[in-house]
Amino acid sequence: MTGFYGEHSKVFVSVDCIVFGFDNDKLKLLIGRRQMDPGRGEWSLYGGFVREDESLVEAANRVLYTLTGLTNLYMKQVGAFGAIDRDPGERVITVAYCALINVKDYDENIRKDHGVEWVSIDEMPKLYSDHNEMVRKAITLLRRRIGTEPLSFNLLPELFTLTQLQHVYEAILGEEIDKRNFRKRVKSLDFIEKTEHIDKVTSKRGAILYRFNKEMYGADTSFRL
Amino acid sequence: MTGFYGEHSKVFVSVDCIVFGFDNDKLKLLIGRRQMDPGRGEWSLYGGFVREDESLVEAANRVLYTLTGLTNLYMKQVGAFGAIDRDPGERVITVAYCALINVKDYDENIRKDHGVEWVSIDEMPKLYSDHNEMVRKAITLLRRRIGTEPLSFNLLPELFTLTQLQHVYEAILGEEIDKRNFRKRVKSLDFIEKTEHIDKVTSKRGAILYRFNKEMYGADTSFRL
DNA sequence: CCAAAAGTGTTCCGTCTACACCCATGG
DNA sequence: CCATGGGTGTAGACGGAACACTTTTGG
Repeated sequence: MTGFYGEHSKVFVSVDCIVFGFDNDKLKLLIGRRQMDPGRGEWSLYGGFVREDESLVEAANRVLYTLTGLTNLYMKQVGAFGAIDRDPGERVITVAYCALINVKDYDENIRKDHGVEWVSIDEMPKLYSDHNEMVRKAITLLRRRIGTEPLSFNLLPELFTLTQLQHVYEAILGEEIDKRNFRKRVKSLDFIEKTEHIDKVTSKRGAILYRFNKEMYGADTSFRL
Repeated sequence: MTGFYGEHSKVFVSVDCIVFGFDNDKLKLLIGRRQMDPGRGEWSLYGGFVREDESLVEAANRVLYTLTGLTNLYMKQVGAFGAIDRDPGERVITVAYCALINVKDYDENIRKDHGVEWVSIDEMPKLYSDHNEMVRKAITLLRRRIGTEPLSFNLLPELFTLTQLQHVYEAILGEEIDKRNFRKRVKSLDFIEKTEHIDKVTSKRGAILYRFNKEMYGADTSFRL
């Protein structure tokens, strides 16, 4: 016996990453075909086992980095999943983490190397094991938090138009929002600041680009959008 | 190699229970002196290791039943905690569950047998390992949910007065609530129903006892209090 | 008769909602 | 010149917050 808890049994622990992106006015999820047994070939979230020398958060960040080449991503724990037979192979308890990334920051080659794809959340296939449940829970979490936490900016480039921002809200909440009311609320938030730049890509007239000011946000506590 | 994931390492997984009660107009937490090494004698949540033949939820329910003799308790997962050295003994990943119980249902003898006590959440001592963080997170979770989920009834006897109910809200939210506004809102909820019974214990005049009607609640979706 | 808790309505203010038209420009 | 997306204001409804006095009865 090497330690204090020798009489108890150990179990595999993994982390699974629910990676959301935003593209073409839709909320997208990053999934791939599972490349190992059991369940080889099924659609699945990307995950990995927790190593002895890393915390859960570190494991999740490592897996995310492996998958995307990106660090310092917005990430939140969704919860632990521990049904006995949730994994058809052996018993594995998993902790799901939800990450938000800007699709444009994600190198297409890295994506292809991992054999993962962006699928629209309203066209989600059946996923491996209990992964669908994790995704559902992650979406619920996003919906609950988007009104009180500045999530949306993680899905957008640094500079964005108000229309883009509105579309992020609509994609997450799954409902349409009145343009004038939305812009009125945004205007009342001092941490969404107008820049001098104009986007001429999506409209002929051009739209003012805005930026999320992190410092400003730190100042004002708990907003509503 | 007996299975699919043999090359990966396993880890101890435990569940820790954050048990809240309500007594003397205060939100209370159930903690005890840790009875094993390491950390023997420190204030701690009550927990246990997850066995091979039970899910996380089952483990949490077993631990709760062992501790309280009660089943079918209101219980929610708070989250997984997985810092490498969070436990001073060996590496243990733990999943925290928060439960709400009616103090009166808890047999004092069972309580004493386990050497646990109710402490007011504003007099909480330093707890073992990262248990304080778990409690903080559980309270945040309660505060967030109490407005949208019928939590409070789990902390009260089946019949309760409106003043008691209000005190539960005040204890959880940590702020005073206007009596008239509170009662106005309660009256608008059809799943909190008046009974014919009168409580003469806490007031000379007597107060009408109410009951939470679970069926009614199922009907109306998502309230606000 | 008085202390202690129960019970009860109204007004005000701020916030959310609904709603329609003009603007600038590239093709 | 027209199609496309950008940008703007107001009025009414609704919900939340503030606020004080009367009732009952046990001791």
